[in-house]
Amino acid sequence: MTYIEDTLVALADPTRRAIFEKLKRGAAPVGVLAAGLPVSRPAVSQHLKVLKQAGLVTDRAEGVRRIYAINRAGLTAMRDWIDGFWDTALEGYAAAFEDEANGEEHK
Amino acid sequence: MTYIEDTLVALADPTRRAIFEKLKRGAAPVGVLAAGLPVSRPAVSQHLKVLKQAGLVTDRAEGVRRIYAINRAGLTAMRDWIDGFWDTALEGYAAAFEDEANGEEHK
DNA sequence: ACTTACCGTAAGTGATTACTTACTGATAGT
DNA sequence: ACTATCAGTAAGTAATCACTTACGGTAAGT
Repeated sequence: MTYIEDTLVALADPTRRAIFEKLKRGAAPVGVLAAGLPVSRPAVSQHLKVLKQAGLVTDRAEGVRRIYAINRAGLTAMRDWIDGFWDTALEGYAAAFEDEANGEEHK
Repeated sequence: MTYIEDTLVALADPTRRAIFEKLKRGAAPVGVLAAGLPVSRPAVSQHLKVLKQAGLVTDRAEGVRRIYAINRAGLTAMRDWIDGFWDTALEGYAAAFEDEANGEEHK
């Protein structure tokens, strides 16, 4: 299982987002993904590891290359998490007060 | 305008997510949000600043208190960004190759 | 077998950042 | 006016993390 924590952390980094958005065009090996980016190829490998653990990409071996592709699992997990905030009360100030106001002793 | 960068960075932090999820129950002042969290109240203020700049919360003054509430703008921006990945090719390896294979001179 | 191409990992470094305490400001009540 | 409450800001610190170079390991070609 993959947690929303990992997904958000993975996509918060600009370099990882650049890699992820490159995969929009289709699956690609590491070398192709690293080309054009302002970081070294090992850096891309490290980022891909994070993206994989977040459920955002999959990898398959093809000869000596490793082909990475977008994995929808991470995206759906993120979508579901966002949707959980959709039907929340934008107001409801009093309610939050009564529930959370423990912790300060009434002097 | 708020950028996807800020939104993702804001929600990547566990403390900020905890604050944001507390607001699910409804709007609340800083003191109430800070209660129960393992960080100081100034820390919560700093986090709320980041969340606000990311378009995830709004704040309004109410006497000496500052009431924070969820702002759907940041959430919709995030949803739209995710949806942009939805109709991508999971394969299409060759296509990516031909386009991106510039950068290495054919020796 | 040797070489070449491709990729992941190890180790070390610099910069970012989340946190603390101390303070300043503003509002409300007595 | 004085006091108390609530919250944002300043400054300093410790830990995280994205990056580099160096290395090791595997697959394919000659």
